[in-house]
Amino acid sequence: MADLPERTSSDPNVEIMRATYRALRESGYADLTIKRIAEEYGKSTAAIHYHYDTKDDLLVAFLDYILERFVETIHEVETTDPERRLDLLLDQLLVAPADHHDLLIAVLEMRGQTPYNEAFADRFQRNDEYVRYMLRTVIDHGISEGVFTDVDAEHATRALILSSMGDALEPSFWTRRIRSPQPDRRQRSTFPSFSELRQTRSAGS
Amino acid sequence: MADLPERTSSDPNVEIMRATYRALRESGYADLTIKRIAEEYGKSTAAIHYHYDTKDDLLVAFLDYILERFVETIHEVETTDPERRLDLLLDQLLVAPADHHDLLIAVLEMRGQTPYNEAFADRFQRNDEYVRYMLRTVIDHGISEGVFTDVDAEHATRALILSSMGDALEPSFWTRRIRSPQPDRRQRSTFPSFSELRQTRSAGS
DNA sequence: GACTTTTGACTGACTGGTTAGTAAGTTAGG
DNA sequence: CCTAACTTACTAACCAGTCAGTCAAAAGTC
Repeated sequence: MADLPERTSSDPNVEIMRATYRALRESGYADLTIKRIAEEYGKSTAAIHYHYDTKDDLLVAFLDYILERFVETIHEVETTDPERRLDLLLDQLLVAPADHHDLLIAVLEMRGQTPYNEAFADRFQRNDEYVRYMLRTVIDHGISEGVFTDVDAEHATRALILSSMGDALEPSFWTRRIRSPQPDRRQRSTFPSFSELRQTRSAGS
Repeated sequence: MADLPERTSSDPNVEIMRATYRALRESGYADLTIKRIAEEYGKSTAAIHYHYDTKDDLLVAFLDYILERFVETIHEVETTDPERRLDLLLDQLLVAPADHHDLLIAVLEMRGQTPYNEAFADRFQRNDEYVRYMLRTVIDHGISEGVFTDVDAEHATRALILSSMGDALEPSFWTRRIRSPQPDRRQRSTFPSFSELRQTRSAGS
């Protein structure tokens, strides 16, 4: 999950995606309105409707935009050493989201809409399948090289599932914003890193 | 997380709580309206406002209602054998929520609102603290009896955190409703049970 | 025990504000 | 002068919440 770069893009679509992100971050999904997005965009609500016919179109486009960046980020892992490749991949999946707390909240809120929005569900399912595939590939490669044992696969898959949740497992995650506006963001999650999990597993087998 | 019993209660407040639950389950938090709740209640919207001044009052009352039942349920664990007591407690925290899929979704959606609703945040924080306290007490008791080693405490706390999430870690959890309306609900979660976790841990130490 | 009064639980009609979305006209750049 | 990117002004639907009045049953009162 990369930051949102190109701070001064002249592409209205990208500007709207950024505005949507800010509005979602500040209002939450339940209170997200076209008006709020338009305010962040600095234009009228009709300007939003000029680019996206319906609110749902906009939201689906936004989800695509975010997940595209997510996939790009984990695709950047380019190493041949299986062990290092897995560690880097899992860092992207588990550690990176913790550094983008607000974005993670936004994505989790949209994920929470999947029971009521089929388009969202499709996107998340495809994304989950892709991430799963990536992990399986990396692990299979490691197994064929004799670096991993095959029990790791199951374990890693479990860790992958956590990626979509990350710090959400920490109760303080949800309350952080209201309790103390923007505190020490650099504080690391207390959730076990993948290397910890791997140690436990190999000790057990 | 108990079922909602007393199917025919004449207490309007309880009826409204149940109606709110059904409305929340079917509409999701973002689309939850007084009108929807009133429809489930079978009365007018003004009838809702007669019992609860504002929508927020109603929602906070609903959250209290749900969390109260949750606490009651885990309080029912009454055994002196530390090991069995911990297992039963963790079953309530980890396994029971999986049996109440819809309720869990509803609670998770409300938890997702905590960054924007201080009253919700308060309730969840108190609840988390209570659950944490319960677990710590049970574990400390087990340690003083010499049944547990103290490393279990950290491990159990981690499992507790999962309690608030449960099956949410399964991607299919979110998509289940849309994909196949009400499929095999009895299918057990694939997430490791606490006993599995404990076996791994003791094998490692 | 008949009567009045009070109270709890509503209904139906309404209000003011907000929502997503539209339609017609404007403006600046290539 | 054409088109992309808007704006202003609008609409219909919907939202939470209000208000005046209904109605049955409980509580006093004589």
